[in-house]
Amino acid sequence: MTDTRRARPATYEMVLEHVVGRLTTGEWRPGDRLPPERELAAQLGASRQAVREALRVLQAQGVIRSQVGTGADSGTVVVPAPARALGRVLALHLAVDSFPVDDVTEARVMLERFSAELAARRRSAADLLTMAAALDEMDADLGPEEFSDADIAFHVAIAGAAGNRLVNELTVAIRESVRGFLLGAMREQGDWPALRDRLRAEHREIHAALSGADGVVAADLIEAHIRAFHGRLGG
Amino acid sequence: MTDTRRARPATYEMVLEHVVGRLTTGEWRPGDRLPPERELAAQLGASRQAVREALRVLQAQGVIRSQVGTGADSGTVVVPAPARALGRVLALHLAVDSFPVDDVTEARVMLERFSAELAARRRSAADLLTMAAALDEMDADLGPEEFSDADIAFHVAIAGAAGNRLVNELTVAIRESVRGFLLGAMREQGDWPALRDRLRAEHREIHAALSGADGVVAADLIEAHIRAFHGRLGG
DNA sequence: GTAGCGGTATGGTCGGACCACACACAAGTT
DNA sequence: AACTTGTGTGTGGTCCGACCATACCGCTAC
Repeated sequence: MTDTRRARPATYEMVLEHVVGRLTTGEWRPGDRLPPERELAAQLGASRQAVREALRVLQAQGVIRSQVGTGADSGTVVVPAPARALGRVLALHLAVDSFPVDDVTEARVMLERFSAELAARRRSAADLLTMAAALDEMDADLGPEEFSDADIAFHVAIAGAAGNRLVNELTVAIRESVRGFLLGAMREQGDWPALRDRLRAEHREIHAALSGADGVVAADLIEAHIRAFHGRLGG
Repeated sequence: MTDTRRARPATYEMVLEHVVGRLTTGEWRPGDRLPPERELAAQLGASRQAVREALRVLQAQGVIRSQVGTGADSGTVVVPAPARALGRVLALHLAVDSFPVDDVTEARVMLERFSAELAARRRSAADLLTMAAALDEMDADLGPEEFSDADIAFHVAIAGAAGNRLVNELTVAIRESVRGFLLGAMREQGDWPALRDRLRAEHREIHAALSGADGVVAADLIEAHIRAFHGRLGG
């Protein structure tokens, strides 16, 4: 097919395909440094701007990270960070009304039920300690902001204990994407200390269920926890 | 010069924040046209390249679409397309080993069980017809490629019937991200017609369960279907 | 009325230049 | 010898100005 008729090369896409190809074949692996932008441009016969646009896309997709300088960490490096990228995409589409908040709640329930059931079976002692640490942190007299961070840490620890990296990343991403929404709602909450106490208690129950390896109970508890949390705030 | 100390403005990020801000406040909604790149650059005191990089990121995140010309559809328009964006990110990270294929299988099972149970309750007559159309398409003597497309259509129809847009997009994204993997494995499959027949039969069973509004059965069937499919091919 | 054709606005691309940063290394100082 | 200082170099970050490709708009000529 030497057909050039209707084809529109789209230089930056060509660069993108080239780099993605190297990543797919494993020629460039996490930790590796890409060639300097100028060199890559010369290799591909493209302008530096085209290369930059392609790299910027990959950066937004959480695959690479760029840094100036000459040191070991400088330049453009392959550094996978799926959660951040997914979180930004989800948050953005949430803002643009690609899907309603209720759908996000349902998705959270689905993801965290899944994680809870698996975590109850697979959680190590270290996992339980990580969760406990987050719970202890929440015992202080925190405002919504810090409390929310600790809350995220707790839920992420559960997802981590489940052992499914993709589900883990999705959990983080979705929790991040609704962070702003939940924070805003929490601030408007009348009796914050009371709400906080309730959340604490629910967390402790979940932790106990996971410690006891009771997957179904943990899943039910976490579902109720999420629904109540979103419900109290959103609706 | 108020303060230039530690801050690193990162021009393109500034542009990005500005545009995202407009999108978040709803000032720019789906269907709206953004100002021309040159104008946006002038407004923000940035170069056109910086603007382009920011827009390229948003395009990769599936929020906007650009087109040359002067017509109604020309210019840069807000057009949310989450599935494509999510699919690309997931496929990319799958390629870079951010997570193993087995995790994707588990995630698919989780998502599609969820969809199946909801779809059994909510599916309309039209939904069932859409599914049936995909099944009829698969009855032809198709190769892996076309069969795969129809298979996607069937599964997407189920997700659509469930009514959760986010889960729907995630389902599409994940199915897309493993498309290449499954296709490659299907081609290496020894007895393709036999496998195809089995898949057809399983699809019909699922469809019947959904028609009968039997959510749990449908979920179990689809789980077995996915596990067997991935299992026969992957391991 | 219709066909043709230039005008115009838009994104796409390029080349070149300069800036900001961070390290490497040599020279100078104590 | 150890430390400080300055200079060089490679990297991404930014900008400018120009030109190309595309697709519509509107005028002109038949």
